[in-house]
Amino acid sequence: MAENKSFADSCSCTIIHDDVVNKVKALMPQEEKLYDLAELFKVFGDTTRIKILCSLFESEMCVCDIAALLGMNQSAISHQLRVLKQARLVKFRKDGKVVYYSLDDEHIKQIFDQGLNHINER
Amino acid sequence: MAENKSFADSCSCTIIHDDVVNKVKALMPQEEKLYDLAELFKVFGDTTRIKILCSLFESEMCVCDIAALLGMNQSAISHQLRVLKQARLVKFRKDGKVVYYSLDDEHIKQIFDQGLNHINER
DNA sequence: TGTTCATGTGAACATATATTCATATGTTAA
DNA sequence: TTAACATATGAATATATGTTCACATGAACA
Repeated sequence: MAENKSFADSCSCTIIHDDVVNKVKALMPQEEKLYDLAELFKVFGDTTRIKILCSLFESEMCVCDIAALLGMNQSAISHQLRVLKQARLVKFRKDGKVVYYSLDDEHIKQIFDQGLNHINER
Repeated sequence: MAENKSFADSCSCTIIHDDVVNKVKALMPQEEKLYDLAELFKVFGDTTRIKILCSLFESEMCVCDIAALLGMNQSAISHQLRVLKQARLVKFRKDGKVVYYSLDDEHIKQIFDQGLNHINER
């Protein structure tokens, strides 16, 4: 089984062949993409941010709306909105001193729902 | 605009009405689901784990294969496989002293690809 | 039986992250 | 201009997390 291999001298149990190794390396996104992808999922990986996104599924909201709705302090929400903004998941519009946030991506709900699928299937 | 509201005494800029608040609360998954969902995305939020999953898209592999392929030490991979196992994203079979890991969920690639969509659209 | 090998695991460490507090910024209204 | 308000932000803190190291476990084989 291992006769065809030439990579990975570091272990002797290897069964994967060079063609598999090459396929994996071909399919694997570039380092930078992988980093961005991890960053994106990291953003989803926090209950506060998920709650914010969940709220915005229904309608745009200002910061204090979200804070009141989630029962959290304004500063915490503001910090998290910043993260969501940097990930281009939310956008905002200003109206006087009030800032309204809304969703900035059509995939969010799909990613969200597929995550829920995984959760619910066990 | 704010005449219909009665929630959130904590701020006076509120425009969202009780029906919106109730809708959000109705749509918002239970606290426990939200926690599980965040946990799931947290698992995707690390480049090492993404690389492992990416490798397993192509074929099952033993721990040292993965370690060699990613150029990382075996212990780090083993720790991360544990995380992936707990999240039910990978499964394993033992063959003597060798343990082969493979994907344990059909959604993984979809979630993965939708994340990439978001990344690529900017 | 003793050695080698693949894997798992706990402790230690460095780093990242979420929240709070205090305060800055900028807008509205008195 | 001053006061009140919505939001943003930096510092501080507590907590979580990823990797390495050393070693334990368990299987194969001489």
